[in-house]
Formats: sequence, structure tokens, C-alpha cells
Amino acid sequence: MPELPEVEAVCRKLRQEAVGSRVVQMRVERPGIVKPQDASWLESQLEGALLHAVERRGKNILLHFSGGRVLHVHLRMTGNLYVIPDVRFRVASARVWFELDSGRGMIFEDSRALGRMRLYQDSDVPALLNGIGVEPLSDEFTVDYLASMVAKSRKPAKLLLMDQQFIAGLGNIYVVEALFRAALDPRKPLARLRRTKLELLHRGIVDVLTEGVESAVKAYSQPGVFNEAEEFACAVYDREGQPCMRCNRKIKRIPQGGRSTYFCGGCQR
DNA sequence: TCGATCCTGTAG
DNA sequence: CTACAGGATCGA
Repeated sequence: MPELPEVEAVCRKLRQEAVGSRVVQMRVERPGIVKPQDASWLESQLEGALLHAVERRGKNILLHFSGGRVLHVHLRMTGNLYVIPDVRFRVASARVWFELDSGRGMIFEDSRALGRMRLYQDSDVPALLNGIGVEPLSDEFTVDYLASMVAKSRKPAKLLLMDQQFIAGLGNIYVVEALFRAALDPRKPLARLRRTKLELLHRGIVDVLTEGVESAVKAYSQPGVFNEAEEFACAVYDREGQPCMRCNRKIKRIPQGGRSTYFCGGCQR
């Protein structure tokens, strides 16, 4: 599920529903999620702790608890983190759960169990986030930043833009959509792009993510789960064989870095 | 820089 | 049955 917009939506909801709550009990049902940390140690560290802030950096979630404890959560492919009214009614794929006050539950659900969760101290956070690039929806992400970043690499556009060291939070779907908007070929490097094209790409990234956040927030705003009807409408992602919205040629799918890239061979150059 | 790997679920 | 899934890391 989650790229930056979905993670952002998750965080906003947790701020409303979980911040200010105390952890009565914590259970790690799948130790692999917290490896190499010890599950029962982690539980004992957080039981009794008060959640006082939720922070997002790229696709990373930081849950700040009392006592200077910070739980780093990464949802990876299928993770989700949300609050339910009664912890007893959690789903089977709840890999980690927290009983909050008045019996509510904060659930880390993850069918594939690829997500990760690890406990740190406040003072470890800078080191932890070291190597995570700029926030694409912040003022730091400028056309100049994009230009300097792009000049450093001859990797295919798609792979470069997915590199979290440069831009934090862009994933497969939104990269593919941003490249479509800028009409750029995902296979070609971005070094030596004209300024106008760079501006278009910058716009594409910012717009796609902004729209993504809007729909993700709507999709997650219904109580409990998330509403597919509000999902971000993709122009090329998962549209292999369909006609391009811009030039009517067929959308192609190719593998890049082991993942699927969708693009229009007609107008993306 | 590539492929395998971590996992489970779903679609074809 | 196989292929593939919105991610990241590790070793060759």
C-alpha cells in the first residue's frame, strides 16, 4: 500500500486517534518484524509509555514515546498502522498490537509481514534518518536540488527517482506517474536534461504527491479501514495495453530493478 | 548494478 | 500451477 501519501495519511490519523494515549500492553506476534531486537524486551520497553508525537520522514514513521523512546516503523509493501475501538477485535494479520487506554488497539497489520519496527532513543534519530533524502513536499525540494541530484547519476530515470537517498518517499507508482506527466522516458538517464524539462518533472513529482496525499487522506478518513473509491487515479500505472491518455498509443510494461514500470512509448521521450 | 531474499495473498 | 504485488537490504 504505502508510498509517501499513504504514510502521510496514516500519520495524520494516528495524531488524531493515538497521540496522547498510553500503552497498556504491547504484543509482538511476529518476531521477524522487530528482528534483531528482542520481542519481549521491546514489549517491556513500551508498556506504560505515553505516545506523545508521530513524525513522518519519507516512508518512515517515528512514534515518539515518553522516556525518550522512539519506535521506528516502516510499512514496506503491505503494512498499515491504525487504531481500532477494541483491541480484541484485531484482524489475524495484526503482526504487532498495542492495547491503549480504554481498551482501544493500535494495530500494525501486515499480511506479508515484510514491515519493520525497531526501538531507538531520541538521540539516535539523526543517525537513523541519515541517508534519507529531502522531503519532496517541503521547501527544500527545489528545481535546483533536482538539477544537482540528477547531474550525479546516469541511472535510468525511474531508478534514480526511487532512490530514497535523493528524494524521500517516492515509490513505484508515483514515480511512474510523475514521469508520465513530465513526458520522460523512464529508461533514460536524467543527466543533461534541459531546464524546462526539469521544471516539468519537478512539477510532476510535487503535483502527483500532493494529489496522492489528498486522496489518501480521504481514503483513510472513514472509520477503520480505507476506501478504495478515493484511491489516486493513475494515468499509466497498472494500465498495460490501454491507450495513453495523451497520445492514444498503448501503455507498455517493462521490468526495471525487479519492479514493473509502466509508460507510453509514444509520448515519453 | 543485478538477483535473491524476506513473506503472504490474489489473479490468471 | 505461475506471476506478481505500492519496499528495502544483502551478497555476489
